[in-house]
Amino acid sequence: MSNIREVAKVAGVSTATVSRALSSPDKVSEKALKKVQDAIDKIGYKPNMMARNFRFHRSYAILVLVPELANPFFSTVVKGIEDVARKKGYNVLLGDSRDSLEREKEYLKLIDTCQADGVIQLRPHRDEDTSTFVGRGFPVVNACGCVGTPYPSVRIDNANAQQTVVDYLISLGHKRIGAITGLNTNAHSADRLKGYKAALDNAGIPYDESIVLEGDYSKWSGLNAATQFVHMDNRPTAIVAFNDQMAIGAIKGLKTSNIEVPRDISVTGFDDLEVAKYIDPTLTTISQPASEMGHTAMNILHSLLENKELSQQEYILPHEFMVRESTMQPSK
Amino acid sequence: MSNIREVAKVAGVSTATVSRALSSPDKVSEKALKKVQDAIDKIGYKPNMMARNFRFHRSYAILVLVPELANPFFSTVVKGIEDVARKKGYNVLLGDSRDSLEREKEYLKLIDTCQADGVIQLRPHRDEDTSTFVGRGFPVVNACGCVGTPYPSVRIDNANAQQTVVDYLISLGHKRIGAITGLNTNAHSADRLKGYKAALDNAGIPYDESIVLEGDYSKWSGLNAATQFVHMDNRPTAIVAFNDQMAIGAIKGLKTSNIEVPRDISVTGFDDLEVAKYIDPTLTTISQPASEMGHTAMNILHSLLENKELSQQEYILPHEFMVRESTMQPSK
DNA sequence: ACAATCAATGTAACCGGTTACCATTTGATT
DNA sequence: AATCAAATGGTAACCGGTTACATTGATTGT
Repeated sequence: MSNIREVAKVAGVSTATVSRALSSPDKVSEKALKKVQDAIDKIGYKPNMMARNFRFHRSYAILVLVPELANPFFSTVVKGIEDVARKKGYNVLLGDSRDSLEREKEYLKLIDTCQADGVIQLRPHRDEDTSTFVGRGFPVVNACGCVGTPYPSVRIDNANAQQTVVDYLISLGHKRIGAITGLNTNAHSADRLKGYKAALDNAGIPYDESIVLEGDYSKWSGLNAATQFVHMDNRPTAIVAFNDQMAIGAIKGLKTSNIEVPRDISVTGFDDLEVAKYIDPTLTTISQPASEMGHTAMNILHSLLENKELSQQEYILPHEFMVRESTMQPSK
Repeated sequence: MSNIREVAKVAGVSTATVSRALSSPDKVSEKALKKVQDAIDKIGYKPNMMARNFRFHRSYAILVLVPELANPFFSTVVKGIEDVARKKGYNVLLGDSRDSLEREKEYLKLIDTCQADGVIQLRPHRDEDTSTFVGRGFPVVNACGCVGTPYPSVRIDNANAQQTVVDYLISLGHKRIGAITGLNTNAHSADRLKGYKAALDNAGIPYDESIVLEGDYSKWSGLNAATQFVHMDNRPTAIVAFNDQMAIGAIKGLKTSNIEVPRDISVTGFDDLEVAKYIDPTLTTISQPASEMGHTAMNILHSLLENKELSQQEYILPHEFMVRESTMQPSK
């Protein structure tokens, strides 16, 4: 493996000159620059970034904590992060945490041991996370999170988005609107539930706990919840699922019970996965700007890594309400 | 930042002893071990892995080249890779290549500059790749590829799998079976086409180019192809899509034209994405062992990184044929 | 002509682990 | 008690860049 000393020898200059030729060419004479360039070409020198990074006490890698990489929404965010990271000269280390704080802590050892310079966390912050992410001396950015994250974050207004959805259902004439939430411990779910309640409240519809079922954002839990709705005496005329995966599961479950969507029951999702446009019926949902959230999160992290001041702590990106076929006015 | 010399000073031993205490404790006396341990606890020492890796000329990172991370099939493979990598002490660097060799070459600079030790490539090998991946002095493993990869690979038998699907359709009574392939340059597509042709051949059905349409593995291209099929005079009674995404698009396209699947036309996919069980009708498809392919690929790469001999160059994992609702005997 | 200034370059220390090599201690054996 | 091997531990060089500081040579001003 060639190194800078070898280049120096071949070029007939010092290692300092070679180093400068590479990182600040304006400090080196034309003549020397050419000699170095020729030597590099001749022996095919490639700088050892490990040595460089070691010297700088910087790994130039960032850690992305993903709750579930197989979820296309998250992988799209990660793609967005990666795009920007690459442009800024950072590598992306992947950590699939399965939504477990334990596993996240495991990954954070990469920070302690200088294998990553900063973290992007792709899930809502929880109170019990605070001690592991705050004041630990490394920059963290939260993406796809919720209100009240104690570090810089980029997200959409979940409550507002969910409220828009329920407002719309109400405007169609629905009065009995069920919900499939995320886990009760999930902050997204709390935010979206807030929006759901607000919409009901505005319309003077009382909140009925019995038609708010807990899911876990998986398709299966959506299917499961749908089955429960089917067996209710006073079945809702619309169901808002707190993400697309559960909505897809719910539609499947309803169909299996010979209930037609949207004729018998309207269903809405949240996320606007690509597949939402392809299932039958196409899904009325909230479109989250996944790539942009990734871009923004990485830009913020980069600013932090460069010790720049942030203009704000919370970056709220616009969402979009996509009305498709899975919703219509109630039949009766 | 604390370092090993500081630990040595506090423990009253030499740096060599501290280092040995950490990496080969059996070479250090009980007494010294305890002194070192206490000192580490006292000052909260964490080893700087950059320094360690630098010394070893190993980055302990591997590069995963993904054509499209947002495809759930690939992200599941990546998860599998990550699981094993973590256990072996390797970090995973992500490279979304958008199926472009140019971008892959860009990522391979990470190898030249000692930022990654090996590569896993998640797509079929192409002839023109050879010079960039073979004989370059770094270990490469191909996953999810095809016959004839000039480096170790893990894959399923695509031709065989696709043949099973078409055999099944023929056994149901289909005689006119259309196909939606990947890009003509795509080797997967070539393998699967081989299986498709073999099945027709065995049944004495002539190959009809006019009902073999080129797609690009996207949902949109599936929808597009379906529209073309709909307008044909002698429309096929079954369509095999070379992946699930296109099958989903095709089903959507057929429904839009009021053609019922499977009553009017049967449709099959390939991959068995999770969503295949949730769309309507549920999709008859080939299940690829995505996680296992990831595991195996990383295990192979690890063997290469440790200079172990491989028992084989090609690891062919079993696939599974999932018969679901999207296929039935032809109506007439 | 001589000092002052500046650009270009070289020397060598440094980053934080690891380990070859050597010195010392331990303890087993005769 | 003397001898020797084995176990333990310390010193310092090394990995490959970077850069503070020193040095050289050229240019400018008086």
